[in-house]
Formats: sequence, structure tokens, C-alpha cells
Amino acid sequence: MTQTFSRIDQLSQFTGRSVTVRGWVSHLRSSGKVAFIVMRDGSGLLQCVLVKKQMPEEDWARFAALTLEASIAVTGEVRGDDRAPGGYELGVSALEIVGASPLDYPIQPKEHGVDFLLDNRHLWLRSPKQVAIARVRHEVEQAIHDFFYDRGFVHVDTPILTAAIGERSGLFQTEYFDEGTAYLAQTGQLYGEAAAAAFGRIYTFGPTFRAEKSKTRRHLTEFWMIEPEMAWYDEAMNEELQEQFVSYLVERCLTRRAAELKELARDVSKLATVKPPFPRIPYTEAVEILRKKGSAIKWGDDLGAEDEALLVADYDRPVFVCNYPKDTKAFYMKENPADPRTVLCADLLAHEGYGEMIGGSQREDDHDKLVARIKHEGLPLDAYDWYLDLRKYGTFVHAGFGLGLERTVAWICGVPHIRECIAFPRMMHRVRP
RNA sequence: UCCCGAGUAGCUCAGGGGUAGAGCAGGCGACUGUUAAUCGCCGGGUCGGGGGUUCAAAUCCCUCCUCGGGAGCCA
Repeated sequence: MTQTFSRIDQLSQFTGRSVTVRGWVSHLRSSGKVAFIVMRDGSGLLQCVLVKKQMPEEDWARFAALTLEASIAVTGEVRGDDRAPGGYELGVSALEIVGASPLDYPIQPKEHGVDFLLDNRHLWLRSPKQVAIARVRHEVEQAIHDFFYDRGFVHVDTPILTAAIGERSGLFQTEYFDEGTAYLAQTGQLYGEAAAAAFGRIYTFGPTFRAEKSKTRRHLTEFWMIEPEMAWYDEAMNEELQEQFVSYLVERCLTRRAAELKELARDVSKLATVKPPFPRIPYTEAVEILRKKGSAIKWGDDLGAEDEALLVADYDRPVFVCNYPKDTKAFYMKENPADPRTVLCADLLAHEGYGEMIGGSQREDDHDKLVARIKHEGLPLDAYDWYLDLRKYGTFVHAGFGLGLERTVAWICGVPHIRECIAFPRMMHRVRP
């Protein structure tokens, strides 16, 4: 005889019928001859009601042995009840303990400190808020693939072990056979540019690594980044794509992950306004605005975190800050013909103070200017021979950007720290679990 | 690397010279509709490490360690 099992999110179809559900205990309550189990199976929460005289004695006795996070199989009749979370509950006729859980389960239904929770991240993942964040993240990832698939982009996977150095920030190193030192990739962009010449429009989506000793709520040492690269796009087209893209991601979460955003107590009115066009503030203008607001920033300085927050405070959607000074930005960005002190680039700053979500630019497509920039930065020219070939053999106007997945998820969820937006965060003081 | 802050029960924290505290969790008991149930009783400690001041230090001083937040770097 084959026993069939039901998933909690399907139970409304089985009202009045007896089903068996398997999952884990998340809450226990008893008041003498009536007892309640709230269980979780990954698809939802289910309240199970046990009445002593309505079930076999040995099954009733098992309740006394039940503990938080034990795995169980519960059989009973599905019925609607307003007192039950989710509107449906199970009138239990049989209870089986599949896997016991000792009494020292670390995460109790109460307040805990973040450090303690991160030490127990493998168990913390089971908590409702964490489940909601993970589902929003999944929705964003799926939406990213859908958005680009629908626009004819090809998804290209770029290497994690690399010899070339993309930018100047910290790199993780490892020995690589007889080839010397290899680095963990901190961007797939240079490879993306090569692929753009093969497919026209591509995007990469993978982990990137930064060996910076960052200690802020916006930084991880390992994070996921999506990097589109488009042939024949200039910076204006690049920014239009970005605002459509970000708006689409938000829209998808608002329509399909409303329950999760509610669980997270996210003020969705702050997201409903996220629609194109986004404001565009040239860097030079941004400096003037900031100085009027009391910042000590001078032309040529990069924007500090406080400056970014000041600048974005007046808007109800993300803001582009464009055309930064050349010296504050990476070597591959194209010089601005209208003002050669600056480059054709834009950072997209999330509103509500979540900071830089996207960094993008038009790429330098002039071979000789690119060589000059690499030399000027003091970077090893021979490491970039293949990258320079892209300008040697049929150079082309192109642009692209990088979007930080965890920052985007944190912003959409309204979660203050991005470490909760990845299953197992990697930070300066944390490589386990 | 710099600037703040914190380390006390399994967890979250209070106590700031004179017998080590609370809530939750745990144990026992009561309760037929609970929502982080409630009520009664019980057990639970190297006060981060080391040194110093003092009759007396969790408390004051010095030092080290660990962690968190912010800055910088950037997504």
C-alpha cells in the first residue's frame, strides 16, 4: 500500500478529507486535553489540533514527547477555521515522530542576537523571516533570467579562477599548478565584453569575491552579481535598460511575493513608486547640491556613504549619479567627449539609504586610449593582452553594468543588513557554517 | 587600518565597591481552542582572560582577546 502525502499550500483542495502531512514542529502548545502543533513543511505553516479523546492513546502520548523542530508525520481531517494561521487546520487522528529533536534546539521563539543567529545560520534558515527573504531572493533571480531571456540576451558563465585583474580592490589568491598565482574573480565583466562581441547582448550571473576587510551592512566578501554587457549600447541606452530592469524586479516581487513582503513588514508603498524614468544627476551637479546641503565634498572626491544618503533623500525612486571624475573610476570606462575630466558612467543609488545597487559605464573602445589608461593606473599590460584584442579585432561601442544581488534583495525586503539576504554569508570574521 | 560600543545563566539582558538578578528556555504539576498560551513550584553562574588598587571588585584602574556598528574599498 502506498501512502500519499500532502503539502501544506495544497490543503485547501482537501477540505473535509483526511490527509497526511510531513514536516517540522515550529510551535507547541498544550492546555490539558487539547493540544496544538504548528508545523512547517517548506510550503507553509499548518496548525494541527489534537483532542485527547478523539485519537488513539499512544498517538496522544507521543505529543508529550514532542519537541521543537522534531520531524513528524501527522494524519487528520482538513477543515477551515478562522483561528488557524492560514485559515485551515488539521484535526489530528494520528501522530508519528519521524526524527526526534533534543531539547537544546538553539533557536527558540524569542529574541536572539545576530551573532548567535549567524553561528546557527544552518538552523536560522528555517525561521519565517529568513524563509521569506530567501523566497524574495529566488523571485529576483528568476525575474533576472526572465527579463534578459525575453530581450534576447545570452547567459554566459564566466570563470571564477582568473589570472587577469579586473579592478583595484582586494583579491583572494590561490596557487594554480605551474601557472603561478590565480585570483578569485571580483568581476566577470571583462569576459562579458568578449562574449558581447560573439552574442551581441549577454549577461553573467555568478559569485564574486572581494578580499576587502569591510565591516559594514552593505558588504560581503562573497556576493552574487549580475553583469549585462551590450554591443552597440551607449551610456544613455545602458541607463534606460537599468531603470527598466530594476523596475521589473520590484514589480515582480510586488505581484508574486506579496505574502513574503508582508511577513517582512515591508512598507510596499515605498516600492510602488519605483518606475522609469529615474532621476539622473551629473556628478558635477551632485557636488554642488551636496555642498549646499552642508557636505565638505570637493570636485574630484568620490561620494561618501553620507553624501549618497543626502543626495537620494529627496526622491521616491532610485537615482543615477553619472559622469564621475576619471580618477575615481576604473580604467575601462570611456572618456566623456563633452568633459574629458570625466567618464561615461553611472552609479544607481537605491533610495531609502540602501546605497549603491548598480555601477555601470560605457566601455573604452579605443585601443590606444585603453592602453594609456592601463599604463596610467600602473596595471600590468601583459595581463590584458586578450582584453585589448577586443579593441584590435573589430572594436565596437558597448556598455554594461553590474547589479549586486544581495543589496537589491535587502532593498526590496527592507532588511537593514545584506548578510540576511544570502543563505550562508561570508564576511571578514565568518566562514562557517 | 581608524573611530565608537559590547562581553554576566542555554538565549536576551539588568546590576557600576559589601550574600549573583529578571524574562524566556529547561524539569514537575494544573488547565478542552491555543496564537511567542497562562498559572504554581524547582534546578541553573570561572560575571571574556591576565594584572593592579582595596578589609572587600561583576563593579574602579591598566592590559590583552573576541565580537558588533560606523568609516574607507565597492555591488
